[in-house]
Amino acid sequence: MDMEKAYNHLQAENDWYHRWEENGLFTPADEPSGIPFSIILPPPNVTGSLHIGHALTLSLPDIIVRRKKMQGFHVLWLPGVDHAGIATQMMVEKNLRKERGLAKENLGRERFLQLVWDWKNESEKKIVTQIKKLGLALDWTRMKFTLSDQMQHAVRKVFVALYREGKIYQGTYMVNRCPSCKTVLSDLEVEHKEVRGRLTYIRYPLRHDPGHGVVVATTRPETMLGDVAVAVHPRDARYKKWIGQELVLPLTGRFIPVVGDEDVDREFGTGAVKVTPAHDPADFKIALKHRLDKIVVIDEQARMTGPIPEKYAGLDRFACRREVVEDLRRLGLVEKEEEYTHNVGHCQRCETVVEPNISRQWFLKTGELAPPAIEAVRDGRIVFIPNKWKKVYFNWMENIQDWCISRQLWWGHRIPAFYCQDCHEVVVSEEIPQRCPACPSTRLVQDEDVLDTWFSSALWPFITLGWQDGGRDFKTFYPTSIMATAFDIIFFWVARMIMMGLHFGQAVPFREVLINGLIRDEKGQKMSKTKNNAVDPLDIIQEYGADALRFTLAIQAVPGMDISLSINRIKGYKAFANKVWNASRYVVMNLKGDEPERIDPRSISDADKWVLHALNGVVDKVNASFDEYRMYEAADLIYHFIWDEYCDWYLEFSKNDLDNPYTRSVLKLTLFRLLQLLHPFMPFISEEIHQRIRGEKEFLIQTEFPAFDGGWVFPEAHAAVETLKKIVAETRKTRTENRIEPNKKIPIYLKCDSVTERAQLEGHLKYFDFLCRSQKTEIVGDFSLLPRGFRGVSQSWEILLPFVDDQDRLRELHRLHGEQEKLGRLIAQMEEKLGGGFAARAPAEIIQNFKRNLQEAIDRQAKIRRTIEDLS
RNA sequence: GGGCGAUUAACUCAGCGGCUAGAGUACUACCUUCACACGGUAGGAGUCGCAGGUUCGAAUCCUGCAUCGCCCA
Repeated sequence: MDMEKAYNHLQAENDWYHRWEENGLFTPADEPSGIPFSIILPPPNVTGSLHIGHALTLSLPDIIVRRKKMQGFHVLWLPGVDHAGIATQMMVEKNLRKERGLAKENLGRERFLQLVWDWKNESEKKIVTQIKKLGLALDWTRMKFTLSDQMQHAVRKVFVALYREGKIYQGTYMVNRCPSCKTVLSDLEVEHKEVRGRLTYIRYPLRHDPGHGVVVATTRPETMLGDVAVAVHPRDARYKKWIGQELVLPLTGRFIPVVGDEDVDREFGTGAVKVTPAHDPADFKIALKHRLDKIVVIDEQARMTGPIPEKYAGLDRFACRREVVEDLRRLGLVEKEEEYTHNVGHCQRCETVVEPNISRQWFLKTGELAPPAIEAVRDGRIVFIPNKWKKVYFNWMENIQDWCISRQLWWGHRIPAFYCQDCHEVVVSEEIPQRCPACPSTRLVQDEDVLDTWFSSALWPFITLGWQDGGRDFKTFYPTSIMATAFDIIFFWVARMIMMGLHFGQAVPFREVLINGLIRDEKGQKMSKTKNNAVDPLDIIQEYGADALRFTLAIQAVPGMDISLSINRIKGYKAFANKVWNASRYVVMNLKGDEPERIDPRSISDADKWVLHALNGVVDKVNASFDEYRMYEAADLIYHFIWDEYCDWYLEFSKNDLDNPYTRSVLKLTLFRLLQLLHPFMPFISEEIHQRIRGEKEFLIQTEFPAFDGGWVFPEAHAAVETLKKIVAETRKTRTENRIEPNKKIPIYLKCDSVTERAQLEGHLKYFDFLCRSQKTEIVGDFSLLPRGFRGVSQSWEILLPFVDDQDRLRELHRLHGEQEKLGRLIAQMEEKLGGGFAARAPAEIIQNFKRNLQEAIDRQAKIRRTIEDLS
């Protein structure tokens, strides 16, 4: 069969995926064979398409999964997508406004949701296409969606159960509200960012002594309209005399008290704090303690409202801020203003400044759920990889707050709570109740809100397996083996899954949490659409191939480290794919079809034994790396073995033995093993080559992943070939250094002090001649009778390449003197080290090694000295 | 304010107590040799951020500093 001269990834990557799928390779067998191994895909959001970060988070587990399959595990790798409530709704709303100039309210809930479903279907299609391009071995027959009927049913079941246990409750508290997304957010969805603002110092005059007053400092002057007090530290000498007195709140004329409170920071600002309980969490607490009213002056859209002077009503909060400061200035009540950098909460999705707001919401109590989840990680039932992330996990879990789970959105799991319009009874129920249980009314209205998206995410590992119906997958595959994810959602996702998994699944949801870093651009910048430095994985796949992309990500994915994605490296691994292709091409071109199935050790060459032995070693190391989740190391090992050993040496050796059918068997077998090793990383090219060689008897993923083979241990042959490699390298170097034409065949003379090594080389001169372009090679005991020539020295060996003219002799002398000098320095250095404490205290093995190296240097020096004498 | 991580060749990164510190890309010289120019052979390139310390020995461990990045409050 013919193989093209260069590898074409577009062609090879086009075809295989649906062949794999058609053949059901990714669907676990009905009858389990082997130990179950399961990974649930962290579901991408249906907000659009995958970015390069997904490619990493998804490829790494795929590499693990493919190897596990090859090792005979009963594997499930389950796909799905996430409805991503707030993000998706936002995108559809934006689209609607842009294209039709409409708000979602114009359409109404039903029609708007239909639009979101359309969007979801589009997005899902895109995502699935991308995932298939990446080559993920997912079982599409089990595809899930976080808002499917199955999920909705399960989410209601969980909600009702938690409500009955008293873990879900409704309450009126201060929560974060995004005025732009028009919903409340959990603490986690608020991003604190440093903002350069201004600290305004405002004087509040004393009611009974307007000449005096208290100065407060604030970054949010507009909130003063809702002030109900000024708090000072009770032991603050500046202010304690005024505790209990009243101040006049400027602009409103309201009277507010000065209260003493231990929590006031005397160092901040003036040490006197204005108290706005309806719009600041800290003030809210103070107000509770002192039984102060809460005056709401900012509404849900961040516009001014409530009992305030009419001129401010309806103003946007920031516009009002300017007005208020201006008016206060006019009244002479602004003492000073200064630049001030402070942290301000922003909506993670739309970057609007969030507004603290008191409202009635649904909460999940974490008090009882968190401790078992902490324990599961502490006692090792769940392991973080890398381990350091568990500290981050503990830190958050130990300070966890109740979780606000209701959202004022339309796209999501509608809260299964119903309100009686007549007696105001609250009914929480999986099914829509027909009548009120407390009164005869049938007028029941469902809560308008939906659940936080992460609520359903938390249930993902067990609902996808059919926990709610007592499904078979749940019995077989729960707990899952690994959860792969980026570190930025440890809290959103991993922590909550652990809490819910333990509570409902009765066991940890996964054994290991594989945390990968972020992908940055070449300059180390975080990729983002706004910075316009985001990379589309499809573009990379188109240009370099999914295999090259996967390999690049894998080899760079040192656990826990961010990756700066470098196009140059991708190029390098594309070249690697081509190298693999051409190595295979060589093998294919030379197979005759009569190769024996079984390799007879008595009939193969030392070169064959060498490669089998070396491959065995690499297989062992690759497996060890895999078992510790060091896929980057495994990729590196495979890369170097294929390029630096297999191609550079073995294929060259084999050119001398092609008439031996057993050598051809070794070529075929070793190539097969290499394709197997490569398959998890580069599924497409490995399959393409494999199929061309073997026909469609089997797919690579159905073959058994290589393991150490006790029948392939040939230490003597291995050592002999290593000696050969060493002499070849030294001879080539001598040739190049002395500018001997690369193609010219020349006589080569060798001399060796070691009987063993001499014997090792003597058996392999045909390889030597071939690799060094030798006209004839002689191993002699003495160079003195030979023509003079260029010299090379390698441990116990000396090399002589005869001069053509006297110019050669002089150049060689010059070079030798230089080398002599360098060696002298090295030896002096080493001897000095040996003279110090090193010899006395270092471990014997290290010293022995060191001494051997020193002796080699000394020997080399002696040889060069003799050569110089010879040539002079 | 608390914590985490990074700083190694021109660029992107491995190495994390012990051979003369490695890889990919780029670079230099030579080679279109019958698998591969997405290649071959050989080579150049780094006071391993700075300053101390521990040690026979430090890129590697400790302390401090600097710069960059992230998380939490």
